Amino acid sequence: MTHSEARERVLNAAERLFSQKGFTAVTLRDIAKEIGINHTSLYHHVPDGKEALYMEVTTRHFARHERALTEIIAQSGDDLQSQLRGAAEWLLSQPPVDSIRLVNVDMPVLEPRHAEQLTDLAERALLNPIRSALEDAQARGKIGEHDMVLVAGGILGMIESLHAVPAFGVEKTRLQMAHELLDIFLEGLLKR
Amino acid sequence: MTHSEARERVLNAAERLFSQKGFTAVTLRDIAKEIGINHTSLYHHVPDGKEALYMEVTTRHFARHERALTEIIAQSGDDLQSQLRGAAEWLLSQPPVDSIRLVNVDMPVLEPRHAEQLTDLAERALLNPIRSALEDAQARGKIGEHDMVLVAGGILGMIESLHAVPAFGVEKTRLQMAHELLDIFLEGLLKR
DNA sequence: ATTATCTATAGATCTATAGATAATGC
DNA sequence: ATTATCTATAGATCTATAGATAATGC
Repeated sequence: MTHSEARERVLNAAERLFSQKGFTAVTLRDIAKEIGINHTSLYHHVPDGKEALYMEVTTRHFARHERALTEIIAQSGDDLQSQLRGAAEWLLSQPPVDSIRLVNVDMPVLEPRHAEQLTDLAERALLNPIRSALEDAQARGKIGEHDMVLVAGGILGMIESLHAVPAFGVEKTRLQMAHELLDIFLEGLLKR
Repeated sequence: MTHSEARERVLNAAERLFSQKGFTAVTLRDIAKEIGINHTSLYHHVPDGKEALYMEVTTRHFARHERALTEIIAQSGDDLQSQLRGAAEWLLSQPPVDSIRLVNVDMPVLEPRHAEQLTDLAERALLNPIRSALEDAQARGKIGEHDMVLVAGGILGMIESLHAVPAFGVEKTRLQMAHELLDIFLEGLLKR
């Protein structure tokens, strides 16, 4: 329950692994091995066990996403293309947010209260920043009228899916691919 | 090794569960429970164990996708919008193909040879049919010049991500959402 | 004294095998 | 005889707890 450096190491390893592979696929032993301690020692830092640890670091993880995306969008001026490119660059620099896995694999084994929490967090961290950038662009008359929640979700799904293409050994970087896809999509958004 | 009705029940349950939650998250006990037999009885039908079972049903699963998508696209005439809507309807009627999970969670624990096989299967079953529909539309002059492998991947990622939105309790169906997103994307593809 | 780690252990669950038993097909 | 199931069991691994030991901070 304390706030030590050792505890921070546990949280960082847990956040990295859980965000990469999800709640089910990561064991407490994986986390302990990552930082070179016995797995039973984890309980000193996280007495409430695996699910509590998962919720703590996932909350933190989404909060970081929210902060980063909001800031990146704010700093990109009133230019939707720059905003979305910045968002894509951030998302591709982080572990994938695999919402399909989150909903279909992890949420069913978590306490319902926690599952609901995750839905809220993901919506606030990812969907809302993109959605509000889209709505602002629309208010400025730069794009047509659309269901911006849906559009934001579509953009996120498209960008995140690039995490499944190999990082190397392919002619374009993921970020270049994101730019190409975003440009096509943005072109489509112009029309109303 | 035989080809019986009981074995078919095993394969069907395994295909359903593995495609829904992936290799790691499904246990042999889950599969056995699904069809009401003892988990040890599975080995009579699948002597080579969990990974072999996974490969068998996943191969079958992707083959079904390939057949369905190819046929749907062929039967939709030379109309890209109809073809993509048909593809979306099919993909949303099936368990999600979570390529991020496949690559980041399942492939790392499978034999490398099997991981490669899965990459090939997914490419042939999903990417190729969509890509060739796009290339045909471009050859007909209906859309501009683009990297159609990338575009096909983007469309697939966008559609599949709809599997993370709740099936009920929301004003639009997933298929309606897919139509809206596809229309925006198609509009963007016109320009070259 | 507090903090961080370890060993030892419990009980559940996982994949897998051996071998007995029941049902079915000739 | 073949096919499909079960019981019993092995050995690994998982989450979690109890309690000992070492390191650190006053």
